[in-house]
Amino acid sequence: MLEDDVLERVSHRLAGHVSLETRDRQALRNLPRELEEYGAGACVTSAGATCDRTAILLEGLAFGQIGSPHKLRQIASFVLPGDLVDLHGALTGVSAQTIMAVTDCKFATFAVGALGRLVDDCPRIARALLMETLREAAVAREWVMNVGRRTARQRVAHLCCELAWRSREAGLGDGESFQMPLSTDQFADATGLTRLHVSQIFQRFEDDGLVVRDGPTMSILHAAKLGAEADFDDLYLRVGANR
Amino acid sequence: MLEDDVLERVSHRLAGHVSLETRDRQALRNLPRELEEYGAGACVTSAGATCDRTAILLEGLAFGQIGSPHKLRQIASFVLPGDLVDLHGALTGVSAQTIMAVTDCKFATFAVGALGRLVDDCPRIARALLMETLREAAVAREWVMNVGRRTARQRVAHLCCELAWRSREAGLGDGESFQMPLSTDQFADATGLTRLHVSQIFQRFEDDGLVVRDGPTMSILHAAKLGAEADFDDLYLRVGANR
DNA sequence: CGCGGTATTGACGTTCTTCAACACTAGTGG
DNA sequence: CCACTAGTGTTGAAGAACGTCAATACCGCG
Repeated sequence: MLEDDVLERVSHRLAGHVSLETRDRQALRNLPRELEEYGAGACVTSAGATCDRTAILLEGLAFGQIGSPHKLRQIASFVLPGDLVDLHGALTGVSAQTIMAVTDCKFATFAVGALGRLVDDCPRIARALLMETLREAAVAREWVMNVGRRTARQRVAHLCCELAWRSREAGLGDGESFQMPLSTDQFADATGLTRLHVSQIFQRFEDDGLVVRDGPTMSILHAAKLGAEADFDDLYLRVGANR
Repeated sequence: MLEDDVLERVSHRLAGHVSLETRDRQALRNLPRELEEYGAGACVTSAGATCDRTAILLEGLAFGQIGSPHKLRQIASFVLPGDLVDLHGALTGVSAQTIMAVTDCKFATFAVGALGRLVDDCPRIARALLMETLREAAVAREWVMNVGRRTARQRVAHLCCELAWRSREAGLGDGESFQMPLSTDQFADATGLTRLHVSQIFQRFEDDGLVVRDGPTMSILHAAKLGAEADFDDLYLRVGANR
Protein backbone atom coordinates (compact mmCIF):
# COMPACT_ATOMS: atom_id res chain seq x y z
CA MET A 1 0.00 0.00 0.00
CA LEU A 2 2.89 2.29 0.61
CA GLU A 3 6.32 2.65 -0.89
CA ASP A 4 9.03 0.72 0.91
CA ASP A 5 10.87 3.96 1.04
CA VAL A 6 8.94 4.73 4.21
CA LEU A 7 10.56 1.98 6.17
CA GLU A 8 13.93 3.30 5.11
CA ARG A 9 13.03 6.76 6.20
CA VAL A 10 11.90 5.68 9.67
CA SER A 11 14.80 3.36 10.31
CA HIS A 12 17.29 5.88 9.05
CA ARG A 13 15.90 8.45 11.42
CA LEU A 14 15.84 6.16 14.42
CA ALA A 15 19.23 4.68 13.57
CA GLY A 16 20.59 8.20 13.86
CA HIS A 17 20.14 7.79 17.59
CA VAL A 18 20.70 4.11 18.30
CA SER A 19 22.06 1.27 16.22
CA LEU A 20 19.10 -0.91 15.31
CA GLU A 21 19.42 -4.65 14.90
CA THR A 22 17.73 -6.73 12.25
CA ARG A 23 15.08 -7.72 14.77
CA ASP A 24 14.19 -4.05 15.21
CA ARG A 25 14.11 -3.42 11.48
CA GLN A 26 11.89 -6.44 11.09
CA ALA A 27 9.47 -5.08 13.67
CA LEU A 28 9.39 -1.75 11.87
CA ARG A 29 8.78 -3.53 8.58
CA ASN A 30 5.83 -5.36 10.06
CA LEU A 31 4.27 -2.23 11.46
CA PRO A 32 1.02 -1.65 9.57
CA ARG A 33 1.09 1.76 7.92
CA GLU A 34 -1.05 3.85 5.66
CA LEU A 35 -0.53 6.86 3.49
CA GLU A 36 -2.49 10.01 4.33
CA GLU A 37 -2.43 13.28 2.47
CA TYR A 38 -3.44 16.73 3.66
CA GLY A 39 -3.83 19.86 1.60
CA ALA A 40 -2.02 23.10 2.37
CA GLY A 41 -3.59 24.83 5.36
CA ALA A 42 -5.30 21.70 6.63
CA CYS A 43 -5.35 20.81 10.31
CA VAL A 44 -3.68 17.43 10.88
CA THR A 45 -4.29 17.07 14.63
CA SER A 46 -5.96 19.29 17.19
CA ALA A 47 -4.53 20.01 20.62
CA GLY A 48 -6.61 18.39 23.33
CA ALA A 49 -8.23 15.89 20.97
CA THR A 50 -7.84 12.20 21.62
CA CYS A 51 -5.28 10.68 19.34
CA ASP A 52 -5.52 7.24 17.75
CA ARG A 53 -2.97 7.49 14.97
CA THR A 54 0.52 8.89 14.79
CA ALA A 55 2.58 9.72 11.73
CA ILE A 56 5.87 10.47 10.12
CA LEU A 57 6.05 13.23 7.53
CA LEU A 58 7.21 12.03 4.13
CA GLU A 59 6.80 15.14 2.01
CA GLY A 60 5.80 18.71 2.68
CA LEU A 61 6.06 21.09 5.59
CA ALA A 62 3.95 21.48 8.73
CA PHE A 63 4.09 23.20 12.09
CA GLY A 64 2.72 22.78 15.60
CA GLN A 65 0.91 25.61 17.29
CA ILE A 66 -0.13 26.28 20.86
CA GLY A 67 -3.19 28.21 21.87
CA SER A 68 -6.58 28.45 20.33
CA PRO A 69 -6.53 28.89 16.55
CA HIS A 70 -7.30 32.39 15.27
CA LYS A 71 -7.00 33.84 18.74
CA LEU A 72 -3.46 34.14 19.99
CA ARG A 73 -1.26 31.91 17.93
CA GLN A 74 2.24 30.79 18.73
CA ILE A 75 4.06 28.34 16.52
CA ALA A 76 6.08 26.08 18.78
CA SER A 77 7.66 23.63 16.34
CA PHE A 78 8.17 22.85 12.69
CA VAL A 79 7.79 19.43 11.15
CA LEU A 80 10.12 18.58 8.28
CA PRO A 81 10.19 15.40 6.19
CA GLY A 82 11.46 12.53 8.32
CA ASP A 83 10.15 14.04 11.55
CA LEU A 84 7.69 12.24 13.76
CA VAL A 85 4.38 13.97 14.24
CA ASP A 86 2.66 14.17 17.58
CA LEU A 87 4.55 11.47 19.43
CA HIS A 88 3.06 13.10 22.51
CA GLY A 89 -0.44 12.33 21.33
CA ALA A 90 0.51 8.79 20.40
CA LEU A 91 1.88 7.88 23.80
CA THR A 92 -0.36 9.89 26.11
CA GLY A 93 -3.56 9.53 24.15
CA VAL A 94 -4.21 13.23 23.76
CA SER A 95 -2.46 15.58 21.38
CA ALA A 96 -0.50 18.46 22.85
CA GLN A 97 -0.23 20.63 19.78
CA THR A 98 -2.39 21.56 16.85
CA ILE A 99 -0.47 20.46 13.76
CA MET A 100 -1.18 22.43 10.59
CA ALA A 101 0.06 21.69 7.08
CA VAL A 102 1.91 24.57 5.44
CA THR A 103 2.06 22.90 2.04
CA ASP A 104 0.44 19.75 0.74
CA CYS A 105 1.73 16.95 2.94
CA LYS A 106 2.14 13.21 2.69
CA PHE A 107 2.25 11.24 5.92
CA ALA A 108 2.80 7.60 6.73
CA THR A 109 0.49 6.90 9.66
CA PHE A 110 0.43 4.18 12.31
CA ALA A 111 -2.11 3.13 14.91
CA VAL A 112 -1.00 4.27 18.35
CA GLY A 113 -1.58 0.81 19.75
CA ALA A 114 0.88 -0.74 17.32
CA LEU A 115 3.43 1.91 18.17
CA GLY A 116 2.91 1.26 21.88
CA ARG A 117 3.59 -2.45 21.44
CA LEU A 118 6.71 -1.58 19.47
CA VAL A 119 7.93 0.50 22.38
CA ASP A 120 7.26 -2.30 24.82
CA ASP A 121 8.85 -5.03 22.71
CA CYS A 122 11.87 -3.34 21.19
CA PRO A 123 14.04 -1.57 23.73
CA ARG A 124 16.28 -0.06 21.08
CA ILE A 125 13.33 1.48 19.30
CA ALA A 126 11.99 2.74 22.59
CA ARG A 127 15.32 4.32 23.24
CA ALA A 128 15.44 5.89 19.81
CA LEU A 129 12.02 7.43 20.39
CA LEU A 130 13.23 8.67 23.74
CA MET A 131 16.16 10.37 22.02
CA GLU A 132 13.81 11.84 19.48
CA THR A 133 11.70 13.31 22.26
CA LEU A 134 14.76 14.62 24.08
CA ARG A 135 15.69 16.47 20.94
CA GLU A 136 12.20 17.92 20.63
CA ALA A 137 12.47 19.19 24.18
CA ALA A 138 15.91 20.66 23.51
CA VAL A 139 14.62 22.48 20.45
CA ALA A 140 11.68 23.85 22.42
CA ARG A 141 14.00 25.12 25.14
CA GLU A 142 16.16 26.81 22.55
CA TRP A 143 13.01 28.49 21.24
CA VAL A 144 12.25 29.78 24.72
CA MET A 145 15.68 31.36 24.69
CA ASN A 146 15.10 32.71 21.21
CA VAL A 147 11.78 34.32 21.92
CA GLY A 148 12.61 35.35 25.47
CA ARG A 149 16.02 36.92 25.27
CA ARG A 150 16.99 37.77 21.73
CA THR A 151 16.23 40.85 19.64
CA ALA A 152 13.74 40.63 16.82
CA ARG A 153 16.50 40.49 14.24
CA GLN A 154 18.30 37.73 16.09
CA ARG A 155 15.13 35.71 16.48
CA VAL A 156 14.45 35.67 12.78
CA ALA A 157 18.11 34.99 12.02
CA HIS A 158 18.16 32.11 14.48
CA LEU A 159 15.03 30.59 13.05
CA CYS A 160 16.53 30.80 9.55
CA CYS A 161 19.65 29.03 10.76
CA GLU A 162 17.63 26.25 12.36
CA LEU A 163 15.44 25.77 9.31
CA ALA A 164 18.47 25.70 7.02
CA TRP A 165 20.24 23.20 9.23
CA ARG A 166 17.23 20.91 9.48
CA SER A 167 16.47 21.16 5.78
CA ARG A 168 19.95 20.01 5.01
CA GLU A 169 19.62 17.21 7.55
CA ALA A 170 16.37 16.14 5.91
CA GLY A 171 18.16 15.99 2.58
CA LEU A 172 16.39 19.00 1.09
CA GLY A 173 18.69 21.43 -0.68
CA ASP A 174 22.31 22.01 0.15
CA GLY A 175 21.73 24.09 3.25
CA GLU A 176 22.36 27.30 1.35
CA SER A 177 19.26 27.36 -0.78
CA PHE A 178 16.11 25.42 0.08
CA GLN A 179 12.34 25.42 -0.08
CA MET A 180 10.76 27.20 2.89
CA PRO A 181 7.32 28.35 1.81
CA LEU A 182 6.36 30.06 5.05
CA SER A 183 4.34 33.26 5.02
CA THR A 184 5.58 36.34 6.85
CA ASP A 185 2.73 35.71 9.28
CA GLN A 186 4.05 32.27 10.06
CA PHE A 187 7.55 33.57 10.66
CA ALA A 188 5.99 36.14 12.97
CA ASP A 189 4.01 33.54 14.91
CA ALA A 190 7.13 31.43 15.35
CA THR A 191 9.26 34.28 16.65
CA GLY A 192 6.68 36.11 18.75
CA LEU A 193 6.68 39.18 16.48
CA THR A 194 4.24 40.79 14.05
CA ARG A 195 4.26 40.16 10.32
CA LEU A 196 5.07 43.78 9.75
CA HIS A 197 8.23 43.71 11.76
CA VAL A 198 9.32 40.43 10.22
CA SER A 199 8.82 41.88 6.80
CA GLN A 200 11.12 44.78 7.60
CA ILE A 201 13.74 42.48 9.06
CA PHE A 202 13.85 40.31 5.96
CA GLN A 203 14.28 43.45 3.88
CA ARG A 204 17.30 44.41 5.89
CA PHE A 205 18.67 40.89 5.66
CA GLU A 206 18.49 41.27 1.92
CA ASP A 207 20.17 44.68 2.04
CA ASP A 208 22.91 43.20 4.20
CA GLY A 209 23.36 40.26 1.87
CA LEU A 210 22.53 37.68 4.55
CA VAL A 211 19.30 36.00 3.51
CA VAL A 212 17.21 36.25 0.36
CA ARG A 213 13.64 35.10 0.25
CA ASP A 214 12.21 34.64 -3.21
CA GLY A 215 8.72 33.22 -3.01
CA PRO A 216 8.94 29.76 -1.50
CA THR A 217 12.70 29.46 -1.73
CA MET A 218 15.03 30.82 0.87
CA SER A 219 18.78 31.31 0.44
CA ILE A 220 21.32 31.83 3.16
CA LEU A 221 24.04 33.91 1.53
CA HIS A 222 26.39 34.24 4.45
CA ALA A 223 25.74 31.48 6.95
CA ALA A 224 28.69 32.23 9.21
CA LYS A 225 27.74 35.89 9.64
CA LEU A 226 24.07 35.05 10.13
CA GLY A 227 24.86 32.37 12.68
CA ALA A 228 27.18 34.65 14.60
CA GLU A 229 24.61 37.40 14.77
CA ALA A 230 21.89 34.99 15.86
CA ASP A 231 24.07 33.34 18.48
CA PHE A 232 23.34 30.06 16.72
CA ASP A 233 25.03 26.91 18.00
CA ASP A 234 23.83 23.69 16.40
CA LEU A 235 24.62 21.64 19.49
CA TYR A 236 20.97 21.44 20.50
CA LEU A 237 20.09 19.87 17.17
CA ARG A 238 22.78 17.20 17.28
CA VAL A 239 21.31 14.85 19.82
CA GLY A 240 22.01 11.42 18.40
CA ALA A 241 25.20 9.49 19.04
CA ASN A 242 25.82 8.47 15.43
CA ARG A 243 26.06 11.89 13.88
CA MET B 1 23.82 5.03 52.21
CA LEU B 2 20.58 6.74 51.35
CA GLU B 3 17.13 6.77 52.84
CA ASP B 4 14.77 4.23 51.32
CA ASP B 5 12.46 7.11 50.82
CA VAL B 6 14.27 7.78 47.56
CA LEU B 7 13.10 4.60 45.95
CA GLU B 8 9.56 5.50 46.88
CA ARG B 9 9.95 8.91 45.35
CA VAL B 10 11.24 7.59 42.03
CA SER B 11 8.74 4.81 41.71
CA HIS B 12 5.90 7.06 42.68
CA ARG B 13 6.90 9.50 40.01
CA LEU B 14 7.32 6.90 37.31
CA ALA B 15 4.20 5.06 38.36
CA GLY B 16 2.35 8.28 37.65
CA HIS B 17 2.85 7.47 33.99
CA VAL B 18 2.87 3.69 33.76
CA SER B 19 1.92 0.97 36.19
CA LEU B 20 5.16 -0.63 37.33
CA GLU B 21 5.39 -4.31 38.17
CA THR B 22 7.36 -5.79 41.05
CA ARG B 23 10.16 -6.64 38.64
CA ASP B 24 10.48 -2.97 37.76
CA ARG B 25 10.43 -1.90 41.38
CA GLN B 26 13.08 -4.48 42.12
CA ALA B 27 15.29 -3.09 39.36
CA LEU B 28 14.84 0.39 40.74
CA ARG B 29 15.68 -0.85 44.21
CA ASN B 30 18.91 -2.39 42.94
CA LEU B 31 20.00 0.75 41.15
CA PRO B 32 23.12 2.03 42.95
CA ARG B 33 22.52 5.55 44.16
CA GLU B 34 24.29 8.22 46.14
CA LEU B 35 23.30 11.36 47.93
CA GLU B 36 24.78 14.62 46.69
CA GLU B 37 24.21 18.05 48.12
CA TYR B 38 24.71 21.43 46.51
CA GLY B 39 24.61 24.83 48.17
CA ALA B 40 22.34 27.63 47.04
CA GLY B 41 23.65 29.20 43.84
CA ALA B 42 25.83 26.24 42.94
CA CYS B 43 26.05 24.92 39.42
CA VAL B 44 24.89 21.30 39.26
CA THR B 45 25.60 20.58 35.59
CA SER B 46 26.96 22.70 32.76
CA ALA B 47 25.47 22.78 29.27
CA GLY B 48 27.81 21.17 26.79
CA ALA B 49 29.74 19.24 29.42
CA THR B 50 29.92 15.48 29.23
CA CYS B 51 27.59 13.90 31.71
CA ASP B 52 28.32 10.76 33.69
CA ARG B 53 25.73 10.94 36.45
CA THR B 54 22.08 11.83 36.48
CA ALA B 55 19.88 12.70 39.41
CA ILE B 56 16.50 13.14 40.96
CA LEU B 57 15.88 16.12 43.19
CA LEU B 58 14.88 15.19 46.72
CA GLU B 59 14.80 18.56 48.44
CA GLY B 60 15.26 22.13 47.31
CA LEU B 61 14.69 24.08 44.14
CA ALA B 62 16.75 24.39 40.96
CA PHE B 63 16.39 25.66 37.41
CA GLY B 64 17.85 25.03 33.99
CA GLN B 65 19.22 27.85 31.94
CA ILE B 66 20.18 28.24 28.30
CA GLY B 67 22.93 30.48 27.02
CA SER B 68 26.24 31.43 28.47
CA PRO B 69 26.09 32.31 32.16
CA HIS B 70 26.33 36.02 33.02
CA LYS B 71 25.79 36.99 29.40
CA LEU B 72 22.26 36.57 28.16
CA ARG B 73 20.43 34.31 30.52
CA GLN B 74 17.13 32.58 29.91
CA ILE B 75 15.68 30.17 32.40
CA ALA B 76 14.05 27.37 30.47
CA SER B 77 12.84 25.02 33.19
CA PHE B 78 12.40 24.62 36.91
CA VAL B 79 13.29 21.52 38.86
CA LEU B 80 11.09 20.67 41.83
CA PRO B 81 11.46 17.81 44.29
CA GLY B 82 10.65 14.56 42.54
CA ASP B 83 11.75 15.84 39.13
CA LEU B 84 14.48 14.17 37.14
CA VAL B 85 17.49 16.30 36.43
CA ASP B 86 19.19 16.35 33.06
CA LEU B 87 17.76 13.20 31.58
CA HIS B 88 19.01 14.64 28.33
CA GLY B 89 22.57 14.56 29.55
CA ALA B 90 22.16 11.07 30.92
CA LEU B 91 20.97 9.55 27.66
CA THR B 92 22.91 11.58 25.11
CA GLY B 93 26.11 11.93 27.09
CA VAL B 94 26.21 15.72 27.00
CA SER B 95 24.10 18.05 29.09
CA ALA B 96 21.74 20.39 27.30
CA GLN B 97 21.10 22.85 30.09
CA THR B 98 23.08 24.44 32.86
CA ILE B 99 21.32 23.44 36.06
CA MET B 100 21.69 25.86 38.97
CA ALA B 101 20.55 25.38 42.55
CA VAL B 102 18.27 28.13 43.84
CA THR B 103 18.33 26.87 47.41
CA ASP B 104 20.39 24.19 49.08
CA CYS B 105 19.56 20.98 47.25
CA LYS B 106 19.70 17.27 47.96
CA PHE B 107 19.91 14.95 44.99
CA ALA B 108 19.93 11.19 44.64
CA THR B 109 22.34 10.49 41.80
CA PHE B 110 22.84 7.51 39.51
CA ALA B 111 25.53 6.55 37.03
CA VAL B 112 24.30 7.09 33.50
CA GLY B 113 25.40 3.60 32.51
CA ALA B 114 23.18 2.01 35.13
CA LEU B 115 20.27 4.12 33.99
CA GLY B 116 20.92 3.11 30.39
CA ARG B 117 20.80 -0.57 31.30
CA LEU B 118 17.57 0.06 33.17
CA VAL B 119 16.07 1.58 30.03
CA ASP B 120 17.17 -1.38 27.94
CA ASP B 121 16.00 -4.04 30.39
CA CYS B 122 12.72 -2.63 31.71
CA PRO B 123 10.34 -1.54 28.99
CA ARG B 124 7.88 -0.05 31.46
CA ILE B 125 10.55 2.10 33.03
CA ALA B 126 11.73 3.14 29.58
CA ARG B 127 8.20 4.12 28.78
CA ALA B 128 7.82 6.07 32.00
CA LEU B 129 10.98 8.01 31.20
CA LEU B 130 9.63 8.64 27.74
CA MET B 131 6.46 10.09 29.25
CA GLU B 132 8.53 12.18 31.58
CA THR B 133 10.44 13.60 28.62
CA LEU B 134 7.25 14.22 26.69
CA ARG B 135 6.02 16.28 29.58
CA GLU B 136 9.23 18.26 29.68
CA ALA B 137 8.82 19.04 26.00
CA ALA B 138 5.18 20.03 26.52
CA VAL B 139 6.15 22.40 29.32
CA ALA B 140 8.87 23.95 27.18
CA ARG B 141 6.41 24.52 24.34
CA GLU B 142 3.99 26.17 26.73
CA TRP B 143 6.83 28.43 27.80
CA VAL B 144 7.44 29.39 24.18
CA MET B 145 3.81 30.43 24.05
CA ASN B 146 4.16 32.27 27.32
CA VAL B 147 7.21 34.26 26.38
CA GLY B 148 6.25 34.72 22.75
CA ARG B 149 2.64 35.78 22.80
CA ARG B 150 1.52 36.88 26.23
CA THR B 151 1.80 40.26 27.91
CA ALA B 152 4.28 40.76 30.70
CA ARG B 153 1.55 40.53 33.30
CA GLN B 154 0.19 37.33 31.82
CA ARG B 155 3.63 35.77 31.66
CA VAL B 156 4.27 36.27 35.34
CA ALA B 157 0.77 35.14 36.21
CA HIS B 158 1.16 32.01 34.11
CA LEU B 159 4.47 31.16 35.69
CA CYS B 160 2.93 31.57 39.14
CA CYS B 161 0.12 29.23 38.18
CA GLU B 162 2.54 26.61 36.92
CA LEU B 163 4.75 26.81 39.98
CA ALA B 164 1.75 26.59 42.29
CA TRP B 165 0.40 23.59 40.42
CA ARG B 166 3.71 21.76 40.43
CA SER B 167 4.40 22.58 44.06
CA ARG B 168 1.11 21.03 44.99
CA GLU B 169 1.88 18.02 42.81
CA ALA B 170 5.26 17.67 44.54
CA GLY B 171 3.48 17.65 47.88
CA LEU B 172 4.75 21.05 49.01
CA GLY B 173 2.10 23.29 50.48
CA ASP B 174 -1.55 23.22 49.61
CA GLY B 175 -1.25 24.97 46.26
CA GLU B 176 -2.38 28.25 47.75
CA SER B 177 0.67 29.03 49.84
CA PHE B 178 4.07 27.50 49.20
CA GLN B 179 7.80 28.08 49.33
CA MET B 180 9.12 29.70 46.15
CA PRO B 181 12.35 31.48 47.05
CA LEU B 182 13.06 32.91 43.60
CA SER B 183 14.59 36.34 43.23
CA THR B 184 12.92 38.96 41.06
CA ASP B 185 15.83 38.47 38.67
CA GLN B 186 15.05 34.80 38.35
CA PHE B 187 11.40 35.48 37.62
CA ALA B 188 12.57 37.96 35.00
CA ASP B 189 14.93 35.47 33.38
CA ALA B 190 12.18 32.88 33.23
CA THR B 191 9.66 35.21 31.61
CA GLY B 192 11.95 37.14 29.27
CA LEU B 193 11.48 40.41 31.16
CA THR B 194 13.62 42.65 33.35
CA ARG B 195 13.63 42.44 37.11
CA LEU B 196 12.31 45.97 37.21
CA HIS B 197 9.21 45.17 35.26
CA VAL B 198 8.61 41.99 37.23
CA SER B 199 8.86 43.95 40.43
CA GLN B 200 6.16 46.34 39.30
CA ILE B 201 3.93 43.51 38.19
CA PHE B 202 4.13 41.75 41.53
CA GLN B 203 3.22 45.01 43.20
CA ARG B 204 0.08 45.25 41.12
CA PHE B 205 -0.73 41.62 41.80
CA GLU B 206 -0.62 42.48 45.47
CA ASP B 207 -2.80 45.55 44.95
CA ASP B 208 -5.28 43.45 43.03
CA GLY B 209 -5.30 40.77 45.70
CA LEU B 210 -4.08 38.05 43.35
CA VAL B 211 -0.64 37.01 44.56
CA VAL B 212 1.35 37.94 47.62
CA ARG B 213 5.05 37.35 47.83
CA ASP B 214 6.51 37.52 51.32
CA GLY B 215 10.16 36.62 51.22
CA PRO B 216 10.50 33.00 50.15
CA THR B 217 6.82 32.18 50.46
CA MET B 218 4.33 32.86 47.75
CA SER B 219 0.55 32.83 48.15
CA ILE B 220 -2.02 32.64 45.41
CA LEU B 221 -5.02 34.47 46.81
CA HIS B 222 -7.39 34.11 43.91
CA ALA B 223 -6.31 31.18 41.75
CA ALA B 224 -9.31 31.23 39.44
CA LYS B 225 -8.92 34.88 38.56
CA LEU B 226 -5.17 34.54 38.14
CA GLY B 227 -5.51 31.50 35.94
CA ALA B 228 -8.15 33.15 33.78
CA GLU B 229 -6.02 36.20 33.25
CA ALA B 230 -2.95 34.13 32.43
CA ASP B 231 -4.87 31.87 30.06
CA PHE B 232 -3.64 28.97 32.21
CA ASP B 233 -4.83 25.48 31.32
CA ASP B 234 -3.17 22.69 33.29
CA LEU B 235 -3.62 20.17 30.48
CA TYR B 236 0.03 20.39 29.46
CA LEU B 237 1.10 19.40 32.96
CA ARG B 238 -1.15 16.37 33.21
CA VAL B 239 0.68 13.96 30.97
CA GLY B 240 0.52 10.68 32.83
CA ALA B 241 -2.33 8.22 32.49
CA ASN B 242 -2.81 7.60 36.20
CA ARG B 243 -3.56 11.10 37.30
C1' DC C 1 30.50 49.72 61.04
C1' DG C 2 30.97 49.11 56.02
C1' DC C 3 29.88 46.00 52.31
C1' DG C 4 27.65 43.25 48.49
C1' DG C 5 23.43 41.39 46.85
C1' DT C 6 18.71 42.49 46.08
C1' DA C 7 14.54 45.37 45.53
C1' DT C 8 12.52 49.67 44.27
C1' DT C 9 11.74 54.63 42.14
C1' DG C 10 11.53 57.95 38.49
C1' DA C 11 12.96 59.96 34.05
C1' DC C 12 14.01 58.85 29.58
C1' DG C 13 14.61 55.94 25.13
C1' DT C 14 13.82 52.49 22.06
C1' DT C 15 11.91 48.58 20.24
C1' DC C 16 8.03 46.79 18.70
C1' DT C 17 3.00 47.02 17.97
C1' DT C 18 -1.25 48.91 16.32
C1' DC C 19 -3.93 51.06 12.88
C1' DA C 20 -5.17 52.49 8.41
C1' DA C 21 -4.08 52.55 3.75
C1' DC C 22 -2.29 50.73 -0.53
C1' DA C 23 0.05 47.35 -4.00
C1' DC C 24 0.40 42.81 -5.78
C1' DT C 25 -1.08 38.27 -7.01
C1' DA C 26 -4.22 34.57 -7.88
C1' DG C 27 -8.71 32.90 -8.23
C1' DT C 28 -13.43 33.54 -9.13
C1' DG C 29 -17.52 34.27 -12.06
C1' DG C 30 -19.75 37.19 -15.27
C1' DC D 1 -11.74 40.73 -21.02
C1' DC D 2 -13.08 42.77 -16.93
C1' DA D 3 -14.74 43.51 -12.24
C1' DC D 4 -14.74 41.41 -7.62
C1' DT D 5 -12.86 39.20 -4.10
C1' DA D 6 -9.46 37.21 -0.72
C1' DG D 7 -4.83 36.45 0.77
C1' DT D 8 -0.38 38.31 1.27
C1' DG D 9 3.27 41.78 1.52
C1' DT D 10 4.60 46.58 2.10
C1' DT D 11 4.36 51.85 3.60
C1' DG D 12 4.05 55.46 7.02
C1' DA D 13 2.69 57.68 11.28
C1' DA D 14 1.16 57.37 16.24
C1' DG D 15 1.52 55.17 20.44
C1' DA D 16 2.19 51.68 24.07
C1' DA D 17 4.84 48.37 26.26
C1' DC D 18 8.94 47.46 27.87
C1' DG D 19 14.03 48.32 28.56
C1' DT D 20 18.00 51.20 30.07
C1' DC D 21 20.20 54.24 33.20
C1' DA D 22 21.27 56.32 37.51
C1' DA D 23 20.12 56.87 42.27
C1' DT D 24 18.36 55.25 46.58
C1' DA D 25 16.69 52.03 50.12
C1' DC D 26 16.82 47.60 52.29
C1' DC D 27 18.87 43.57 54.51
C1' DG D 28 21.89 40.06 56.02
C1' DC D 29 26.82 39.36 56.97
C1' DG D 30 31.69 39.73 57.98
